[in-house]
Amino acid sequence: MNAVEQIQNEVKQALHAAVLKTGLADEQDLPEIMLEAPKNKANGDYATNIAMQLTKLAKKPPRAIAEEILAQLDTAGTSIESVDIAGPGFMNIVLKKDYLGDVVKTVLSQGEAYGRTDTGANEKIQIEFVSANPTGDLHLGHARGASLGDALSNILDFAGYDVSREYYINDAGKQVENLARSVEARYFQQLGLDKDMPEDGYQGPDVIEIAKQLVEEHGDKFVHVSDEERYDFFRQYGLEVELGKLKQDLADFRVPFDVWFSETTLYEDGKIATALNKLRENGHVYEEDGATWFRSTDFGDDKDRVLIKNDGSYTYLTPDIAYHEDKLRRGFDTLINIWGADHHGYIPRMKAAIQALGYDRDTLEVEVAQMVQLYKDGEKFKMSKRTGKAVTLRELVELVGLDATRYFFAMRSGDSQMDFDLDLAVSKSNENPVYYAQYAHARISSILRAAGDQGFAASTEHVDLLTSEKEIELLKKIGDFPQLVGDAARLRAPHRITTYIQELAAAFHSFYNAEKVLDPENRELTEARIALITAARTTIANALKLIGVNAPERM
RNA sequence: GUCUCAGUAGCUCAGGGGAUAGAGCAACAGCCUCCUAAGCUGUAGGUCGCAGGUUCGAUUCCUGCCUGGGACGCCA
Repeated sequence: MNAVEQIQNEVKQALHAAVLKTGLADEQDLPEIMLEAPKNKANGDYATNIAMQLTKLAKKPPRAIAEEILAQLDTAGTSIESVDIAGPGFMNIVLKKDYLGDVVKTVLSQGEAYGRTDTGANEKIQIEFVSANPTGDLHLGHARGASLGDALSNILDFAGYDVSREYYINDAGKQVENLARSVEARYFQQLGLDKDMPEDGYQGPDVIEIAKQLVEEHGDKFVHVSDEERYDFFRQYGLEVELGKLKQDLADFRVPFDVWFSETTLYEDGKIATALNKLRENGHVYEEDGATWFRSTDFGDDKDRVLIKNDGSYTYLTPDIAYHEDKLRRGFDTLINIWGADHHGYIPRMKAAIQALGYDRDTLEVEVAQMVQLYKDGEKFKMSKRTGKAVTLRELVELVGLDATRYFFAMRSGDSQMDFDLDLAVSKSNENPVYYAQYAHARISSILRAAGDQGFAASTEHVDLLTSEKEIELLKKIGDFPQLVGDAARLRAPHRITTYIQELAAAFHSFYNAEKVLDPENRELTEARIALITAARTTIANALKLIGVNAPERM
């Protein structure tokens, strides 16, 4: 438990005891004491609305209740300095200032681990994201999904969950057949032979690249082999190249995965048949119009879904059900999928399937990443100049820069549609929010270098000297971090970290302009301030790391 | 038509049953003989889409409506 939580518990317990002593409520119907940090600091360090919550029970006006609680409140041995009654019945609590010194000590001793908690109690969470088909480049939407998924994974891990990150490779469906046939057509065309692209073929330059490579490595060898042999080889070859690019792009985007799960293995290991049988045994499958159906309407879906088409092949859903069963068998407590908005309607049938297999439907959580729209010069920016197609992740990063791209995606809640302002993201100026946070880190680093040169070192011995308004605000902000990570994890809300980073950086910049850190005339205060800004730097760095953004020492 | 996400400052978005609704950008006025001005300070800007309901209290929760995005295949 960190310093801030400890204080909060202490205050809550004191209030809890005081309320019981008033006799206005007993243990059973006493609501949980809520503490909030008032926006206006004139209203104390914390405020509680307990008196207002008790109006119904006590049948008295809230301010009178607050008076009674206050009369019973024993602050001895706590960090409570004073308590006021204000407004409609808030109790505003002012704390003794020295407790904040512990924040600095905690951060300095924990370092890179500051903010890490055991909130998640080692709950096993699997998080599946991106999972783009290995048939072309990752585009804008995938970039957002990758960014959200990676940040959320980092946050969950930091908050004490046991996280496994997974990418589902759709390497078995029709789209792969299409890829193979497209490669084949381009291969023949490279050799000057006539071959039509398949109807839904992949027209992109990457497929032509693959064909060129094949000709370089194998010449016209595959013109002369059997159709089957050629198909198998091209399929495998095309997949390897495309998947290799996906892995590289994601690694370059600072998005690692623990598991790359191949759809093909579901066929090879008989897991699809197993899942189908289980659904059958549980009585959720029927035959109609020559197809095999899943009665998903029994579990809240709009309509029943086809599992096996009348041509004998599976729909997309079928292996996906098997995949999710496989995940569930692996013993995760929670499965989180991050899907694009275009797959939104798919949620009820997947949850239905999980329920039909005999699991709790709420084991699966789907986080939807809403659409991203690029804007440039105030207008929608759609097409890549290079390919005329949608802008790829790689192009976006080349254009905007890695840190800015990650930061911009992390700024926004995943479930709101996003306008990505290219001009703002590209600008290397004070207009760009990403530099605001990085600059705070660089600025602190710079002071620390100067401190070293002048023979100063961080010391927590006199942190009680940190009492100015700006120092207190910075300390409080730093102290908020562990709880904030927990909130972001619980709410699956990575953007809360980014909002926090802005606030923390603001608290530092404001402090910087108000107080001079290095003062040869006052060694004790200087070394306490060095400890303070070191703690601030650590916190900024830890927070930036969660969203995949670098913390530079110089800018 | 059904489902879903959103509607908050000029723009892009946070927030969220409670006190005077926030940030960034844009606008305006100030601040570098001083640790990085990619910074700070201040001013201005809002019937929190509309109408009902629940509540001591709603911008927040519920219902309906309006507007915009997305989804509604034996596609993947």
